[in-house]
Amino acid sequence: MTAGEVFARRGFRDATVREISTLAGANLAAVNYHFGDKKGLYSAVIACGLTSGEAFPPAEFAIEAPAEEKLRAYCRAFVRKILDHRKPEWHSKLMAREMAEPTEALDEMVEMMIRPHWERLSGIVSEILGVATSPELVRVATRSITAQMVFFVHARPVLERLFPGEPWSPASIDERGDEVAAFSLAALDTLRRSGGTR
Amino acid sequence: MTAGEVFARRGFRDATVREISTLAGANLAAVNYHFGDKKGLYSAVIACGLTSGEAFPPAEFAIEAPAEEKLRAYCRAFVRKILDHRKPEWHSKLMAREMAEPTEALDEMVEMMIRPHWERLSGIVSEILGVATSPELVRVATRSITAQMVFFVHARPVLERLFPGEPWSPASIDERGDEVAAFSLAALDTLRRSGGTR
DNA sequence: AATCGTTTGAAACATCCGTTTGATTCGCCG
DNA sequence: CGGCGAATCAAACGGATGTTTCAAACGATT
Repeated sequence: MTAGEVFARRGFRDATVREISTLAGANLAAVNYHFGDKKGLYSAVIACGLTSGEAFPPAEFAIEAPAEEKLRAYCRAFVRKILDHRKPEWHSKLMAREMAEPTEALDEMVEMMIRPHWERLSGIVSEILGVATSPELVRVATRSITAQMVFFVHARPVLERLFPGEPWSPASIDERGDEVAAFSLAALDTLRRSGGTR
Repeated sequence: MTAGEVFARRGFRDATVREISTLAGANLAAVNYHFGDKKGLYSAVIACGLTSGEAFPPAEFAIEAPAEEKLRAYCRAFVRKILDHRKPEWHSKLMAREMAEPTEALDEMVEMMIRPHWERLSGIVSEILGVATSPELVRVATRSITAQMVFFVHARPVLERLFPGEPWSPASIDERGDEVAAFSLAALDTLRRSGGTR
């Protein structure tokens, strides 16, 4: 769908049906014929994005690997998924847009994409911190790790202005994921010792 | 300015001059008379937000306090500033919007608001990690801490759906800031030992 | 080949938005 | 009071957008 790119780039309101249809090589009325109206097209795009979300995390997750290694792999894969601009760039952009400016599609989005991610990451965190850790601490840590990663998407224009010249190439994207993992593992290491049980 | 609220709530495009003027009790043409056009009004709102930004961080920063305590106070103050909805809620919302969907106003915004914050926080982080720490590590840590805090603004709709019933009252807002500080201090504690110098 | 339901096409329609206009009112100084 | 610039108001203009319309092209079935 080329409509996804336009929606991701311009937002729901700024995206015009005319631009989408001409960019897709289709007629203007085709949109209303197939999807009813503009909102129907948007819902279809969201649904497409939800189902096309390839299995995540990828197969590189050996269940027998130490939890720390799992977290590193998870961070790297997650950051790469939301930052790599090769395949479906609009996917994560649309999600970021929905977060800041939610429509009715956000509810479904949370349940089908975000909550599974959260549960997965939460499991890894709990594994690192130990089973005796309070659920609140696990949730706080999961939230902090997630925040560091989505920050690259949400604040990218700011980061580009704060540190111009910083590369956003696929190679350095992996570095960003590793940095998040390193910072988070450092935090979890201390938390496991001090506040593990209460 | 009631225009700021509308711009923050609807975004630049979705905000209509009609809604702003009627909500402000003024006439429609008054906007164009005083500000030239819609973009002029937006610039005025941004400028207002930039100058009305009260001195931050507040006076509670005793320069003789230990750096860890400074970070705690900073996180608490920052989260309170961007989340507390009593005074100028639209302020942070507008900033979050500019981040995800930048206009020409973002450049000025970064230099006048965000970079000072960054330098301040960066100084505290450097103080905690020690002078021998590499600038890259300081920057990564500063970025991670900032990410955790602005996450509350950027992903608030998602968090509300992930964990419904969670309070966002001023009292629990301070808890959120403390959680960020605790997680970050835990990370810095480990990083200071292991990767402090290289 | 004829027919009928489905899809595409260009143009028009209705609505909303930002902006302009011209008349009117207000505030003030002489 | 009278005059004058500034501010306000209702109304209208031009443009853009989502949607509709209706005719033309298509494709499978008989």
